Amino acid sequence: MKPLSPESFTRPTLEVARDLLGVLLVREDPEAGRLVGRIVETEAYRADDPAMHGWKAEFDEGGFVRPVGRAAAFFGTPGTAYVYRLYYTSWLLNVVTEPEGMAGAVLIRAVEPLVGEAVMAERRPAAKRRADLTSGPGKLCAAFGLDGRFHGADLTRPPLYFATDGAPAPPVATSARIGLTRGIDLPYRFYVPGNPFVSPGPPSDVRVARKTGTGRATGRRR
DNA sequence: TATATGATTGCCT
DNA sequence: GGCAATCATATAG
Repeated sequence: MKPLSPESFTRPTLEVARDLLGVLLVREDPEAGRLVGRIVETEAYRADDPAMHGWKAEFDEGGFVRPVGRAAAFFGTPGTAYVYRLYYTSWLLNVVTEPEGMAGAVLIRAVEPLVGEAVMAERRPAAKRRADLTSGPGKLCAAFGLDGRFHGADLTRPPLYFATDGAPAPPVATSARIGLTRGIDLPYRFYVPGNPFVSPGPPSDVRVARKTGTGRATGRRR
């Protein structure tokens, strides 16, 4: 098992998002021991992206505005963590991408448990099936015990890092992202088709198409 | 300062 | 499939 280098993240966000499929997420937990999951679903977020946090402030007034607030993390060192809380129950884990000074991040949406599954199950009391353990961005953070303390952490070294194990690259499918209300047409979601741990929600363009009856949903799934 | 809302989850019918 | 939970951040006044 080999940790990914910082250079792995100093690349275009879409490439990083796609290449992270099949990669291991490793957590050395002082209390629970080692937890490992294989990444099966990611999403990319970029500077020219209406779904990007703080994008509006960044491009305000027609000139370059210094990034502020939580959005500043997107411009930071590639390979560091951007962790934030959505609503009041869920933490989401992102990796910062692109060279320092450029905005970009990849959201880790789902992993397949490999090591420490008993601990994950303990931390996910609401999970009724095995697939519920880590089949969503908030779920996997709960299973791995991740929260705001990891915001800004270096993800190229313990206690939380990415690693390769020499397994062959999995098949990759793309779709619109899930759950967004802006930027829903961009095909920035990558997943391993058929894997039971891929999160269950429909891509956001399908969701909106059904709601508005435009019939715009095309067969992007699979 | 005040109000609207979201990169979700889980429990309800 | 609908809907509530009730926090941080963004945006308006």
